[in-house]
Amino acid sequence: MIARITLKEIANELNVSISTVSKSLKDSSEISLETRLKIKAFAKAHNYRPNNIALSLKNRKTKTIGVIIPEIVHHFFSIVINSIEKFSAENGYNVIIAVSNESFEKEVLNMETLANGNIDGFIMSIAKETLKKQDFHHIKETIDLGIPVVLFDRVINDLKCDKVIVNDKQAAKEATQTLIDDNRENILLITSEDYVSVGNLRTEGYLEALKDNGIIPDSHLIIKVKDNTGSQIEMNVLENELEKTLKSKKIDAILGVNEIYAASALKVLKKRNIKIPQEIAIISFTDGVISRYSSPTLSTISQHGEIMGERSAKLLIDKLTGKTDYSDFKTEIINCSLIKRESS
Amino acid sequence: MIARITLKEIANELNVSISTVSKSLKDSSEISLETRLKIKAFAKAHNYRPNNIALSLKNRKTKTIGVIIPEIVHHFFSIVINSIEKFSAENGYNVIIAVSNESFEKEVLNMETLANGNIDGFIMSIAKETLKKQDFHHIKETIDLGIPVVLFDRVINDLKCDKVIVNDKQAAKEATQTLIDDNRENILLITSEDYVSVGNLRTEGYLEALKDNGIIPDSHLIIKVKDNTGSQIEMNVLENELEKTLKSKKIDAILGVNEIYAASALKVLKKRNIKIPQEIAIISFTDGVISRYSSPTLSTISQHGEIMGERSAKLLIDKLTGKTDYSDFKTEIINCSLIKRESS
DNA sequence: CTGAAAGCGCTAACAT
DNA sequence: ATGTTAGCGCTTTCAG
Repeated sequence: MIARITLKEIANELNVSISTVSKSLKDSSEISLETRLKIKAFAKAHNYRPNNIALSLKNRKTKTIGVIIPEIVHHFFSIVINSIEKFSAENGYNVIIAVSNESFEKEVLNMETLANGNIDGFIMSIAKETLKKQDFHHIKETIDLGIPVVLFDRVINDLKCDKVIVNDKQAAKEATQTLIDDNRENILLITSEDYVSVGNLRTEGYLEALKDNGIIPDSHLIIKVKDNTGSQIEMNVLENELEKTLKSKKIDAILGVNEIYAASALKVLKKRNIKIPQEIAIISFTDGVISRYSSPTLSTISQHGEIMGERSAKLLIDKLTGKTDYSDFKTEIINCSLIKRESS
Repeated sequence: MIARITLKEIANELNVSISTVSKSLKDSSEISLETRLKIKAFAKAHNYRPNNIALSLKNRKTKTIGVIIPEIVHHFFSIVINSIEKFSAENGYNVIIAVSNESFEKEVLNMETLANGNIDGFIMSIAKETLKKQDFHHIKETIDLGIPVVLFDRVINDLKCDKVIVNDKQAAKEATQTLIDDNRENILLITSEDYVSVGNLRTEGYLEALKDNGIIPDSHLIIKVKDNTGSQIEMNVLENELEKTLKSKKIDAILGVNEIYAASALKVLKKRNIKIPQEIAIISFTDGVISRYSSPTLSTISQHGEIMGERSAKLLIDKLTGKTDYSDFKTEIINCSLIKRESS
């Protein structure tokens, strides 16, 4: 084991001062070319690397970004992380990932530990439990500490920070309209519970489209899935409810607020030998991997996770590097796009 | 914006020395109860938090783990990361994620930047390009620096570090045997190029099972997919090749070394109206989300990513916390299990 | 041209 | 019981 060499050691070996070494390695013209070359050669030979921690302490910045997300085993979030990591790496930033697992407590804990010097700024998507509780003190405190925060996808309006969202409402409205244009008026919506902002917005879009077309919404045609992160149990509940609805109601289309809901619905429809899309069409949010390999393949609304990740990272890094002012808050809206496949 | 208070500031405010503050906050009996209480109260009131960076510099450890993986938008890897993150968090470690994107150069770069003080140890799965090049100098150098490394899934035998792998060969053998026991003797193998160790081992297992049953392997029944991370293009190539093979050869089973290959095969079979599993059975490695939602659902071999992640993290943290010796290298083997679904 | 010294925030051995 | 000092590795101002 060969420990990394330090400036001090180089200085001792070459009988110069630490500051001479430091300056030489930075090619400062203060130092004679001769010594500079000698020192640089020595440093290279001994594979000198500056210690990032010492630099961080000195510069009061770590060049790392904290990302707090509800889940990692999730197509959309993993795409966003990937894209954040990519953009950050290109700009010399590392990425620390912390998972809240949809828990308020873990989210707070993650934020507090990382805020103690580990990171220069946060990119996050808020946990469901936090949305339910409506307690955002940890985020506010972080911002007050002068640590910039960028929120994406699951966002709170009155927080003083940058935000990157998707035009959920509009996209849901358009998807619903597409179904209506296809002469489908009995559209079942499978959505999440009310406190999830995106689910809510999508529901609003759905309702608005119905209204615009003079269709009276039927509360029996809205299934709200109690969501604890797509566990098997809730999917069964969803399937049962769907079965019931299929028996009691005429349905000719389904709009799902995420891929798992749509895939579960697909399963039920196939079991009952319902023809898709002839009898029932399906469109779902979240353009994940299931949609591409299910049969029929599912039409989806892509939230463009790569763009979200990149925009979020850019907003944050622009702040960290002083390109934009700390008190300037932008909200970027990304347009979803409907990807037509076999199910509609 | 309220900057975080430091020991020095507390000391100044209360007219004591920095070390008195430091000791008080650690409840050292060296300090009188009275001052201790006073200082703790003041610190609490001002929401004092120790600066992790300063601690890292002092202690020469960062309490963070570097994870370098080939891809993040990948069911298996995201499960492993999730599990690493969970175990690490429970043990007071943060996790920095870096993605090699299967590139040698990026892997080296990631490793070198993180090795300069950012992390206490690495958990990694080697990029395909690195495996192809057989150049592991970066890993060796990291180990020589005294930074422990744990390799998982894609592993190199002669590296002096801990490893966590799966019994790929045995699992492939057993899966093949299952198919043979079901009276299927014309088994098509869809695998990756030779340099990917896991693909290789799985191929070996397949061949061994054939041999054990006196079946002569047919090179036309082995498709090697040129792999650049499941891009659309290669999947088309695979599909074309599969079509050709289906025309020229009798096939009654398919073994895929990963889910994407199997799902692509499934697509082709369905297009040709081949009954699954009656005419052709399918088993694939990687128990991902596609398998559970495809129709028919796919029988898979689970590599137990959660266990892999947890074991890897445990091996590393045990080393970092001195529970195991730095020169003790373990290789843990996790048993795959066959998950029977509709396709076999 | 080179070096000494202070300081980033904290700890701990060693005075007092 | 409290304080002084040195030091973790580095940068930078100021002196020489």
